[in-house]
Amino acid sequence: MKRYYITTPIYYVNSVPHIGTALTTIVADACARYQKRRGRAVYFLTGTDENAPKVHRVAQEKGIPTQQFVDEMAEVFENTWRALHIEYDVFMRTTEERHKRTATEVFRRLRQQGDIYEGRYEGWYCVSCETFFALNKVGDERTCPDCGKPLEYRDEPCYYFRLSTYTERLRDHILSHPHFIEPEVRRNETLGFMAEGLQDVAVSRSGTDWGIPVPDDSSGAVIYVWFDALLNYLTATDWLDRGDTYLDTWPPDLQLMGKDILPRFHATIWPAMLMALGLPLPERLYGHGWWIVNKQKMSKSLGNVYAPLEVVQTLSENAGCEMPYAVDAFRYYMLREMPTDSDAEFSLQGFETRYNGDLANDLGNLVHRTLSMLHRYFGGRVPEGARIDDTLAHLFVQQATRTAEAYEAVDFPRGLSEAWAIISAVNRYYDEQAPWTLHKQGETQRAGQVLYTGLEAVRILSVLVEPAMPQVAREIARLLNLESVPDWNATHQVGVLAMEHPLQEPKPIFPRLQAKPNAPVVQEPAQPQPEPKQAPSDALITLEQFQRLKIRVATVRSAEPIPNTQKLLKLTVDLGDERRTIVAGIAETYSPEALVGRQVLVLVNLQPATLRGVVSEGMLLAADVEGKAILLNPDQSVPNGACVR
RNA sequence: GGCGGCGUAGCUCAGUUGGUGAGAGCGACCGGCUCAUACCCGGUAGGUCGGCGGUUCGAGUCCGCCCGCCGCUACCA
Repeated sequence: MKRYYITTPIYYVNSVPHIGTALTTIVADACARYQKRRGRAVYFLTGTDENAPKVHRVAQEKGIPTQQFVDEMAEVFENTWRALHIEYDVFMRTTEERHKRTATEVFRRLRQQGDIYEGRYEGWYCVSCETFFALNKVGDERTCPDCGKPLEYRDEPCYYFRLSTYTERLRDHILSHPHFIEPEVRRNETLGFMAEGLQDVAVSRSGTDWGIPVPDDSSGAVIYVWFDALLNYLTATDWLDRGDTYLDTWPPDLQLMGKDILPRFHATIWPAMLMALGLPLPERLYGHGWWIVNKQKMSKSLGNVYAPLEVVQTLSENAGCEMPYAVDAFRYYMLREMPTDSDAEFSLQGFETRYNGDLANDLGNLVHRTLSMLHRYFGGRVPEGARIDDTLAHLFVQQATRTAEAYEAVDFPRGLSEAWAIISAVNRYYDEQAPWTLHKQGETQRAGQVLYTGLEAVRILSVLVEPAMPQVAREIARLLNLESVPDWNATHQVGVLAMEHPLQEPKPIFPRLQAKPNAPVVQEPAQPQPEPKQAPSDALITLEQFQRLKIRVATVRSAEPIPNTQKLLKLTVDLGDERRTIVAGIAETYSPEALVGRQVLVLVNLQPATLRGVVSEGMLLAADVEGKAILLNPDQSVPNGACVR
């Protein structure tokens, strides 16, 4: 039988785990645990991405041998995940020999069959992002449009992966497999991204000796880190060495990740690579949203990055909650508020609210009050002759089913709230039946039935809660004197716990946080300074600002349309002391012939932009009349190069 | 500019294929209970469902336009 194969991305080792990476990993773990409880064999992969040149640089800056650095960082990740009760089967490190062999072999095969070809790359490159950028994106500061760091100019031979040829097949696959990319927003986004065809991607890098060498290449190039990283999913199945038996694991049933790496990488390059290899594609790719803090992205520079274990530690201390349960509380919060379609707000206050409300008051208190009464009234044993209430039993089974459906759909916010419906139903039931009054009035039989019904709810809850809170589930099972948390089948049955079955003495699992409402016990980090708003476009500017614009008169010497464009003309203009090429979007108003010899006004100190492959070294001034550009020119003929002021 | 999405009670958000008087949680207020971790249960919030117009017997739910915000993308100049 095929194993249920679930993956997280491998994480960059140049930063420590934060609540974003924790989210992906916890969601994956919850999915894995759910599948296990359903009785499936599960293979759960996570790991670290260690071959990036950036990693090498960071290590050098720290003065540590790179291998030692990645070893240490990988350990930090493993320790963090273990502390968060992540039960992975494989921790893949891309510096492992078997991974290097896989990546090398794939590269070689694709090159042999022509899916990888030799070309050349010339342009700006961000080492930090491992990405090339077109000239018109980089600005005159030559900084990375994504991370803002300085770019390097590269001009080098380079291998390309023929991604473009897979556009159609990929689109067909996405269209015919509605659940291939989830949630739907991401699917639409990917289709939009692909709409005008995919570009071949550079899959090698030069100028570094850290990484997996390109096979059969003497230039010293290494395989592009994303190309290698994606293949870790394949390495983990031992595809290279196992003949066809790797199919007991391959393809992945669920690949989880943040929304940022879905459209460009996992939903395009990755499946195209697999198509090229003739391998089955993953069943589902799921890209969740991001945590935002105070309405802003988490970032080191804003200082609003949370470390999961610190958050847990603080809660544990403030609430007096034992660490394993504080960890589970954190997992619960991550999953209950998990961003699915869009981003969601993370806050310590939100965490505390969930902790007190959902965990201490609802779940914890229900377990505690149920067991307390059973101890007080029935000597800590399942009451003799107790029968479960049919109405409630029906509800339990129904909610368990709904919870399962939501978990299956990676919708933990919904799944957990379906489970919590059981808790509020039992609290209401206790209120109506008042077993304490029944007991007082000597109606022992009735009281026993009511509490038995509640106890069965607790038993079922231990199962429903286990994917999110494994240690809490174990503790509940222990209180019920069960050897382990039951599997999911136990949620379809009621009346399972036998008469006279002994129960443990309860102790609150989640001690209530004692604090004034709205006054978080945990100190929020200092509010990051809001980004200065850009001045509105109608604000007044100074003369000095205006004088920074260098506008000069020029004569058009030549003009030709740029093929396959509607509006663009390529012009050569004469500024007296120099000639420049300018791309202008005026073809709808002017024919090339009408322009030659004409004088125009040119903004000459605008940063160059590449439009349709042509570098434009300035901008023509024109009046905008209902979208049509009407050129401006001097009142009388003036020398070329004359300045406008 | 194009594509996609969002804008629903103080806050965070649910609201399948259009149809009983528009919902949940949190917070607030009032009441009840006392087994329980000052917990739980019930009630109260009179919200132009971003704005305008349209289709319809009937629209947060469909169509058009507009405003605001976000993401992606582009032949923005």
